[in-house]
Formats: sequence, C-alpha cells, structure tokens
Amino acid sequence: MFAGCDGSHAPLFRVGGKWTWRLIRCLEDGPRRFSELLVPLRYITPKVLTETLRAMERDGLVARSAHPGMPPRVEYELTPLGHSLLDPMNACCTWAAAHLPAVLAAREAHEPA
Amino acid sequence: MFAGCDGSHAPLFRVGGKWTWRLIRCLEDGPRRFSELLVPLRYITPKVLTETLRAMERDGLVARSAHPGMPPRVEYELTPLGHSLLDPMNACCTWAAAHLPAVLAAREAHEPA
DNA sequence: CTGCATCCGATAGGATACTG
DNA sequence: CAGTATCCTATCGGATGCAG
Repeated sequence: MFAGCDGSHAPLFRVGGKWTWRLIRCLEDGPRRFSELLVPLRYITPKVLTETLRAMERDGLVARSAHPGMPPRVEYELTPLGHSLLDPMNACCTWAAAHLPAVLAAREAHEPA
Repeated sequence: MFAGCDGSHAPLFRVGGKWTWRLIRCLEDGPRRFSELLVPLRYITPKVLTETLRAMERDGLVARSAHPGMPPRVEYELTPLGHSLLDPMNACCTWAAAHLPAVLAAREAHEPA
C-alpha cells in the first residue's frame, strides 16, 4: 500500500495485494502465458491469478494480448508503467533482504516461542 | 507487502496493512503520544491504532515507552530499524506521485464511468 | 488518557468443479 | 489452454463500550 504518500488514503495500485509483487517479478523478464504464471506462483488458484491480472490491467501495469485460435494462447506482459514499478520495488526488496534478520529477531524477542 | 522479494511468501513487516505507512509518516519527525496519532490519522479507531502499533512493535519498527503516573503518558517512536524503512518507502512514494496520473488514466480507460 | 473486550460487516483469498 | 462459477473461510478494519 502506498496510501498516505500524498495525504490521500486511496487504495492505490493494488500493491497491498498478496500476489501483485510476485506477479510483477514473474513478468519482469518478458511476456508469460497464463499457465506459465500458475506454476512459479506456487499454488495460486486460477481465479485469484485472473483477479490479480485484471486488477493490474485496469491500473495499466500489465497488458493482455489474446491470440485467437485453438488452443487459446494469451500472453501477459508488463507495460512501461509496470516496468517502472520495478525500481521502487527493488528498493523495498533490498531493504527487506538487509533487515529481515533484524525483524525476525525482534519477533523472537517479543514472542519467545 | 514485500512478500516474494526473496522467494518467500512470509507476511513480511505488516506493510500490507492499511495504516502502517501513514503511521510511519506520523512518527518520522519524532516521538508521538497515542492521542497525537489518533488525530492526524483521521478517524483510525483506537483499537486499530493499538493493533497496528503492537504489530510494528513486534517487528522492531517502533518503540513504546510508558511513563507511569496519572494521567498515563505513553510515547511511540521509530526505532533505527523503523527509520531505515523510510528510504524504500520514499522511493515508492516518489513513484506513486509520479505515476498516479497514469494509473488513474488507465482506470478511466477501462471503466469509462 | 490509554487502551482492552466484544461484536460486526466487508472483503480478500482460496478450494473445487465446470466451460469454450 | 484459459479461464468462469460457486461456495467457503480467514482476516481486516471498524463501532461501541468499559476499565485502570
């Protein structure tokens, strides 16, 4: 959630979603087909994958291109806008990688399970 | 949500929460009392504020210091770890500020309300 | 003032099965 | 293959009221 960045509390960009970030990661190296996304996002259900893709499509982050025919072939890829999200995402991921141990240690300290 | 950054899907840092980001913003300039947080976070309920603070406390992002006495006085402030989160946060907010119009335009295009 | 207890509604995420 | 349809559950955020 990027809410509050500018004072608003808009449910911005669906980046609070559980799968959005991972989905972007899967798409960062190029177009992927529906079934190619189901596998690496282990055990996401088709329904949720569809929902997530549609939401990102609405926000202009991914583009959907259907090649008619049999069997159907649909590809999803990041738009330039979607690609631009990778920068701040990576900043967050870098932080996470660097500070995850500290967070986990803090959790341990509070819940000495 | 920073999930998936390193391949895991841990519910990392509670940054999927609705209030976490705004709360960090409110604390970035120094310690704040409970009631000083209720106001700028317009209409967050005490319950939710408490939940959010507790969660961040568990993760080592904020420190809680209670000054006993009457009336009670409790202050919350960002830990160094919490402060370090401001960097990636600002990267995201910069992105949001820059690309919000594009996202909104995309939404309009898909839902020509 | 600072918070905890309880109840509630909305929504997100998921399991399963079915269709063009 | 690429979804859709239905149902279910957990969780989140909130309203209200009470307590130290």
